[in-house]
Amino acid sequence: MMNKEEKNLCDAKAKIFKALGHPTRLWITEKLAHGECCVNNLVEPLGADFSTVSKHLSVLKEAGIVDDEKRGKQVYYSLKVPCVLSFISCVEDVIEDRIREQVGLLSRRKIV
Amino acid sequence: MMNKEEKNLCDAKAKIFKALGHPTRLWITEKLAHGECCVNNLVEPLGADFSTVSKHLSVLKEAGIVDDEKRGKQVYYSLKVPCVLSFISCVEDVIEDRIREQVGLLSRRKIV
DNA sequence: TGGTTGTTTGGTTATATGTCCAAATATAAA
DNA sequence: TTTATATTTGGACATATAACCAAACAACCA
Repeated sequence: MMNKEEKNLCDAKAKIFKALGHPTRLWITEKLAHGECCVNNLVEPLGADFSTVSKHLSVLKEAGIVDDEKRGKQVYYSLKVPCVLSFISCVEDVIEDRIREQVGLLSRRKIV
Repeated sequence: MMNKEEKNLCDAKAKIFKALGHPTRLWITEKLAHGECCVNNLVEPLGADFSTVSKHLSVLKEAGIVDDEKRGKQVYYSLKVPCVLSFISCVEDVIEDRIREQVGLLSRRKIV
């Protein structure tokens, strides 16, 4: 069993992963790694509604992954936690492993 | 706009984050970092149904985060990607930052 | 002031998720 | 073979998510 505090920490951590666990939000996160963006800049490449993008950003903000700053009419979002990027690259390793594994399976069955 | 391949990669990465984005699955992942476990071992501390735990494990397996091996009657699960742990610790940093920030807010308002 | 632009909020709807129970499967023991 | 144990699979149900549209805000400009 877990105690309450342990459970709260676990919930909080899971929330951060969950925030990154959506293609749109992950894409935004990687985009912000190259520099701040305002909502407007993200809408076009994503091909989604303003409101949709705005809501995704608020999930990321709520999770503590991004920061927002209002300047004039625009709201600029930026990546708050650069270490996120290092775990994105770890995730890429996971995917590579998986692909290698699948290729291995195929060749063992002499399909390739 | 994203091309198809870029989108597929992004989806695949998000899937891995999503798999970790649930308290139960995150807890299991951290538990497995200390050594392999079979379903039975996880059910009791989690206080969930066997079927629930089994399904969470299959999500982690599907994502490529854990491995399973059947030995006798039991199925042993193990952590497949140790780098996951390093990003869990980054997530902990995110949380610490957030807490510090909240404390800062409070003290600026002279509530603390 | 009124109008324009950029963003967020509220509402609705469809889909996905997480949980439990019950039933199915698989392996080992009697 | 029958029985017991470990795990997975198949519902069923409640809740959470994500998308869009429309309306509300907010800040600047004419």
